[in-house]
Amino acid sequence: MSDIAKAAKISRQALYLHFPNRAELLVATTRYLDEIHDIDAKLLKSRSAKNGIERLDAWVGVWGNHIPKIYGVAKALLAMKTSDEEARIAWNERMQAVRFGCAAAVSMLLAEGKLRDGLTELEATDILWTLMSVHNWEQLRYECHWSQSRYIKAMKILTKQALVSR
Amino acid sequence: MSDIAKAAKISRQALYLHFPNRAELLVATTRYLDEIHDIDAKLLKSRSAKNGIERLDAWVGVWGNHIPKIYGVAKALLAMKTSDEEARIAWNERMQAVRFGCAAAVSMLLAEGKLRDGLTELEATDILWTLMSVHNWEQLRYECHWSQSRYIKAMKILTKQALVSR
DNA sequence: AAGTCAACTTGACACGGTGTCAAGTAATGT
DNA sequence: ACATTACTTGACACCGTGTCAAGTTGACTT
Repeated sequence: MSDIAKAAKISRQALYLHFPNRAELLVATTRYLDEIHDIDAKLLKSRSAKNGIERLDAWVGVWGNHIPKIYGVAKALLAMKTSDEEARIAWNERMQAVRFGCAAAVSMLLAEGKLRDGLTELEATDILWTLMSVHNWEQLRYECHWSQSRYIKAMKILTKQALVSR
Repeated sequence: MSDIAKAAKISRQALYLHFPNRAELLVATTRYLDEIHDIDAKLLKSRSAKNGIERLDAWVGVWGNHIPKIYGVAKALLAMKTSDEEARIAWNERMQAVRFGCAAAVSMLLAEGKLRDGLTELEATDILWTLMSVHNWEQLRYECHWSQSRYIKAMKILTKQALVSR
């Protein structure tokens, strides 16, 4: 908090006049970042895909390219969520929104009969959601030193292999 | 630290007579757990698989079933690693050992010419390593409420889809 | 010109957790 | 009788979060 205050050139206490605690500051920051990067507009665009596979690709592209923009705050929130209940709830809410995006893509595949055999709609959503997690992005991007474009490319392939019937 | 001391029925200070700090206590605990559960013997067994696909399956089974046993400590170590350099290094070392197991399975697939087209050995290792991360286990097991056996089953399928050529 | 309000300041403090230090004790072996 | 080892109690420093009180500053009324 004092680092942030310093960067904002106000006192640490003034920060508490704007945000009741660290968790809410971080949550407000993610909301601000969503707004700045116009995530809603991008999601809307992905919804206009003309078939399930295209929609899956679009979703992976939109969310996968949004991760680096929120990563800084996401990391802080993730670190907090083990000890701070409010941070845990805030993070879970955001991740449920992501899950919703995953479910929409899966649902379109199912409607076209293109969901891989033996996968229920829920299971497929769970898998897509897990593959597209911030942690996986982090691991491939930083631990494995992948570039962002390589990550996106690999994820498009990986998710199709996992979900789409042949 | 005081909770652990309480559970061990010694004073908090006595804990510091055995372990210099929290990070080393946790690391020592993972080592102890590895020993107790005889991870080495299980890995050795998986190494006797007669082909790449069987080896991949065996590896996913061994590591995937080991995760729940180390999860408690792993979680604590993961939570620490953002702020504690020693914890970060300790965790990375353990994860490099896991990566080594992944690399071995991939290498056998490559030798048999069964590695999926367009995948380098390194890329395939990165993908397998990421799929088999503790975070993915955690998400499927707790966030998605999957059973352990379902997790193992799905991971065996998922990794084969991702890595093995058809 | 006086008064009010909002946004900020400085400075103090409580609390919880980690790690350190000093002094004392109790059981074991020599 | 003595030393050693493994512990104890109790104190303290440091850091980060969050709280509280009192004072300052500038802008906007009336």
